[in-house]
Parts: sequence; C-alpha cells; structure tokens
Amino acid sequence: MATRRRDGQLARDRMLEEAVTAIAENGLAGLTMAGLAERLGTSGGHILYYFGSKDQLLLAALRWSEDKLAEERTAVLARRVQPPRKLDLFLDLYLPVGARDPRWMLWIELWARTAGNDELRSAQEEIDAGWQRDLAAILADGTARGAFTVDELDADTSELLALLEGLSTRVVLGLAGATRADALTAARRAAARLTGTR
Amino acid sequence: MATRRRDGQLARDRMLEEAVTAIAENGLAGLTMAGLAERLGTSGGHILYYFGSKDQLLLAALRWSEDKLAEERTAVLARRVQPPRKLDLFLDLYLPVGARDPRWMLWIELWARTAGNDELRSAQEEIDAGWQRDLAAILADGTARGAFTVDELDADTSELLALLEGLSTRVVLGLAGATRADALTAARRAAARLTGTR
DNA sequence: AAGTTTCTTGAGCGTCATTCAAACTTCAGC
DNA sequence: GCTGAAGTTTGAATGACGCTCAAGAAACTT
Repeated sequence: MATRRRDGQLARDRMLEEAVTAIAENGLAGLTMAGLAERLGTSGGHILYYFGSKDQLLLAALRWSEDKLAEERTAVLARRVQPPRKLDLFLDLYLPVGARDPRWMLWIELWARTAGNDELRSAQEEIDAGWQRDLAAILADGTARGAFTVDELDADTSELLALLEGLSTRVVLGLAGATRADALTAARRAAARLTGTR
Repeated sequence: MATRRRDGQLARDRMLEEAVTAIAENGLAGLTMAGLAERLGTSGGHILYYFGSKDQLLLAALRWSEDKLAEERTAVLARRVQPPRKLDLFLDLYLPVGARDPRWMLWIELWARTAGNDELRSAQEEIDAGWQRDLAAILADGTARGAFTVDELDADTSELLALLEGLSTRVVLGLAGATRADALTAARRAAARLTGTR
C-alpha cells in the first residue's frame, strides 16, 4: 500500500506556481485551462486530473499563495520588536503588494464563485482564521505588555481585518485614491486608533 | 429627429427588475441570458440589444439597485434626527439586507469582472462617490453640531466605508459569525469610536 | 515478465455569451 | 392608406470554454 506517487506533488506545485504567475501577467480573466496547459506544456485534461475543477484549481492557487504568506507571518510573530512595529509588519503583509496582486485577484474571483459552494466557503473561513488568530495574538501581546489598549479583543480583531479586507479590495480594483500606499496609511491610522496608540 | 422610442425604457427597466429578482432567487451563477430571456418571455438576443453585453447588464442591474437606495439615502439625510441616529440609519442602508442580497452579489460579481475593464471601474467609483459624499455630509453635520468629534473628515469617511464594505462582503459570503446583525453591531461599534461617541 | 496503479492525452460534449441577417413594428409625412 | 426610415425582435449560427472519458503510456511491485 506504500505511496505510489511519482512526482505528483511536484507537478501540482508547478501548476499552481505557473497559474499564479499567469494571473499576475494576464489577469484572472485571461486564465483558461487550455492556456495554462500550454504554458505548462501539458493538456487541459491533465490539470483537471489533479484538481478536478477550475474552482478547485483557483482555490488551491489561493492556498498556495496564502501558505507562503503564512510562513512570513509566523516569522513576524516570532520577531522581538515592539508591538506597534509588529502590528505594522502585519498590515504590510496582509495588504496587496499592488493593484495586480494575484493573491487578491484570486480572493475576489473566489468570492464570486462562493455562492452556494460550501467547500469554497469553509476553505475561505479557514484561511481567514489564520489571519484572525495571528492578529489577535499581536493585539493580545501588545495589551499584555501595556503598549495597546484593546477593550474587546475578538471584536477589535474582526473589525481591523474587515477594514483591511475592504481596503485591499479597493487597491486591487484600482479605484482612484486606493493605491497600496494609501491603503497602508489608512490601515495604520485605524490600527493606531484601535490600539489606543494615538 | 424627435425621439422614436416606444417603450424602450420600460422594457429596459422590466429586464433589470427581473434580473435582480432572478438573482435573489437563484443566485448570480444561475443567471444566464437565455434563462433571463425566458423569464421575460423574450429572447437572449433581445436583452443584448439593450445592454450590449452581460457585463453591462449586470452593471445596469447594480445601478438600478443602487438608485433605489440612493433615494432612501437622500430621505435619511433630510430627516431631522440626532446625528448618531442618522449615522445609524446610514449603516442600516449600506449593509446587505441578508446573505442573499442581490445588490451585494452584484457588487462581488462585478469586482471579479472589473480587471482591465475601465468602464466598470469608473462606474463603481461613481456609485461609491455617492455613498462617500453622503456619509461625509453626515459626519460633517454631526461635527458641526458638536455631536461628533472627527479629526480628518475625508480619511475617516473612507475608513468607515472600507470597513462597511469588508463587513458586507463577509455577510454576503455567508461566513461564520457574519450575519447582518453581527455586521450591524460591528459597524455601530466602529462608528461610535470613529465619531468619538463612546 | 506480468500485473497493478498512476499518469497523460486529446477528441468530444454541453453550456454559455455573443453575433447577425432577416423579419416585424411603429410612426412621420404625404 | 402608402412609403420609407428608424427602431425592435427573433432565433439560428459561432466560438470559447470547462469538463468528461476512453484509451494508452509509464512507473512501480512482486
């Protein structure tokens, strides 16, 4: 019964990486199964052999992006810096790197596909929970050290995350007055007010 | 050159209303041109005669929904109530009425279609500007009357709107702990902090 | 070497938005 | 009431796309 997998995991990863690259280059609308297959030198059917559907492929691509960030986030949490600085690093990591951030394009696309798809929904909840947990840890730590004044940890964590999501959406949509820099400024202001550091 | 239109505007409106109803009933994924045409007793080609593309149809449907709300919003603004109450009415109006709010499903769908579509983007900016303007008016009025303490009107307006957008997204996605009631509570809390009424 | 499992392909299917030529309707001016 | 122009409506055709599936190739086990 020993695992018989050859390079399955490898092939999977290569597909995800290529998908994310393709999205960054041509946007999500330009990503087709056949097109991605060609970039990979394989066939459309083959990609579906691994992922089952385009929905699942996109979800896996989002997970792949998020997993890389989750590592960085863990590193941020472990750093020995002042709470405000740590919170700032968190904001930095959460917000899209720019208007064409593939991770955020994937979020938005998956939101649109979520209606009535319980698996997508719970996957998103799971990813979200990671951010929630780590942000709560930062806020709790800052409070314990007397650097922050947070009255309701859970509510404040959710609120800040919801705000970050809203700001991120606007950056990725490319709305006027919503560059990454603008979003970062707004996020810092809100964070400062929320933590009582102002 | 006198206008020759028969009931064109009427037909258009009927299509939009039916589209929104269909979305509320079966979700956006279930909305096809052929399906909508059948509900209307007409043909798919006919709908496109008026709207040109499905993107445009959805945008028009969003505008139609937003226009109805804009009227209510104007009514709210005109009411002679205390600023905190007025702000509360605003939050009430902005947030989705429930997880299947067609207006918000349209927003999310259009976000996904916005990439590289300048017309969609600027239309969204325009709609957004309406909310922004009216919220800023409420905050400014409250400040003038000494009920609110708002230090940077524009920044605070944008911040609250971004938060509302984030909260709304979660409600419509049906994430755990994100009912309309939850979102309303969170919005009120944030608004109170923002306006210094706490 | 044979058997089993995993991998890979590509033709074909069904669904969908969109196009378009043709037919139908309305209306102004006569 | 006729005519031509403008506006409206249809539905068949088109092309793109996600997805299925049967068949075969490759790798691994014994």
